[in-house]
Amino acid sequence: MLRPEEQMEQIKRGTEEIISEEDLLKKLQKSYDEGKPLRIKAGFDPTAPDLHLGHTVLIQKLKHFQDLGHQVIFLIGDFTGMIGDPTGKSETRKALTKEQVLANAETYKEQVFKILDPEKTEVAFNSTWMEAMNSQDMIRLASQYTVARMLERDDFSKRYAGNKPISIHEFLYPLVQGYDSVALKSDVELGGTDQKFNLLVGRDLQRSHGQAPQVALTMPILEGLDGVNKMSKSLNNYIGIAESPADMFGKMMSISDDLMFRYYLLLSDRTLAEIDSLKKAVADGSKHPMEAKKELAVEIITRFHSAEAAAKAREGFEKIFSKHENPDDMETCEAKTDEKLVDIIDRLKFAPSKSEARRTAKAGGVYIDGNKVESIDITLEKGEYVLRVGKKNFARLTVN
RNA sequence: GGGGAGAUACCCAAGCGGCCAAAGGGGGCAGACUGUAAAUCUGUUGUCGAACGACUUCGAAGGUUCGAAUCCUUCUCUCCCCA
Repeated sequence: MLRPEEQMEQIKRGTEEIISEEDLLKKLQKSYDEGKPLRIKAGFDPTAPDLHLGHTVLIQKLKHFQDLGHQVIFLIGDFTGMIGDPTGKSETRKALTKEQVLANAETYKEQVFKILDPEKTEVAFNSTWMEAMNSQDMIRLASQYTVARMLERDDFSKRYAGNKPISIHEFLYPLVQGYDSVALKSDVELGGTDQKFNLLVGRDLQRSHGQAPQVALTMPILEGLDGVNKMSKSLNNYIGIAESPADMFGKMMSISDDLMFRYYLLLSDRTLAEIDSLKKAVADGSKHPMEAKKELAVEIITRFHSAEAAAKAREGFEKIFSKHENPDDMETCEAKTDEKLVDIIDRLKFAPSKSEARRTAKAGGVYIDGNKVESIDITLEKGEYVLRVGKKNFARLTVN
C-alpha cells in the first residue's frame, strides 16, 4: 500500500473539491496504520443504465481508489430512483418493478466492470435498508434536517425563489442518500459537483448516528457534446460507452476545440504536463487541432473497445469525411421500381417522418450517388445506388 | 379556510372569437464556410399528401357560436397573498 501522502496525490487529480482534504488524509493515515481499506461509496440512479462518458469521470476516480487498495461500493439507488433526484422537472418517477431494477443492475454491472474490477467491487441496493424502514423511522429521519437547511440546496432555493413547485418528497432524496452513507458506514462518498449538497447531508446524518462523517469528494461535471449542458441522455449530447467505435469517433470529432481540452483533462489518462504541452503545440500551430482530437478519440475508443477497433474507426472516419468516400459498411436495402424514394427513406428510418424527409430533401440534404436530389417523390430505375440522407445516414440501395 | 394569478408545440414565451399549424427567442435539422470542428450566415422546424388540401394540436371534459387557443361551465394541476 502506498503512503497516505502518495495516495492523496493520485486521488486529487481531476477532483473539483474534497471536503475536507485534512479529513481524508487522516482517514488514509488510519487505514494505512491499521491495514484496513477505506469504504468508498458512489451512488447511481437505476433508471438510466446506459452509461456515457459523463459517468465515467466518476467511475475512473473509483477505479483510482480501487487500485490504491480501498473498498469500492457501487450503490444502486433503486429506492431513491422512485423519487428521482430533484432536477426542477418535478416529475415523480414511476416505481420500477423488482425485475426491472435487477435487469438494469445487470446492464449497469456489465458496463461498469469495463472499468472497475468486479472481484473487488461491492454492489449494494439502497432498497435493502430503506424498505425495512417503517413510517416512524421515516419521520425520525426527516426530523434530523430542517427546511431552512434543505433550502440551502441551490436547486431548491432557485425553484423556491422562482415560484416553481417543489414537492415534499423531493426533500426526502438528500435524506435517503445521506442515510445510505450511515447504512454503509462509508468513509468517502464520490459524486458530481451537483451532488455536493447530498454528500454533505450524508456527513450530518452520519454524525447524528455517532459515525465519523464521510469525506465528500466531488468530480467536475462533464459537458456534453454541445459544450454547454451537462452530458446526459435526455439532452442527447452524450457518448455512450457501449456505442460503436464509429459512432464514438464521429461524436468525438464534432466537439469544439475548447471542449476537446476539457475532455482531455477529465477523460484521458494523460498527465497534466502532457496535456499542457499538447495545448501549446496546438496554439503555436505545430499540431493541428483535428489531429489532437483524433488522438483523443482513439484513446477513448481503445479504453472501451480495443486499439484495433479504434484504428478502424479512425480510418472509416477519414474515408467518409476527409476523402468524401462512402463508408465500408453501409446498410443495404432493396426496393422496387414503383416504390417512392420518400417511402424508402421512411422505411430505413433515416428521418423521423415523411414530412421531415421532404424538408431535408428540400434543404439539399438528400443525395443519390453523390448528387443532390431536390424532390424525393420520385421512383428509381433498376440499378444500384448509394443513398445518403443528412450527414450520417448512408445506405446501399438495390432497385429491382 | 379566504382572496388573486396561471396552464400554449421539444423548452421559454406572445396571442385573448375568423387573416392561428399559432409571433419571437432557444434548441433541433439541412445548406454555405470548414477540420463532419467551433463561431458566423441562410433556410427549415405538427402529421399525411406530388399538389389544391385534409386531419390532429394551445391542461381535461362538456357547452355557446356559421366559426373557439381565444367566450361559458365543471374538473385537474401550479404559483402568490392572507389565515
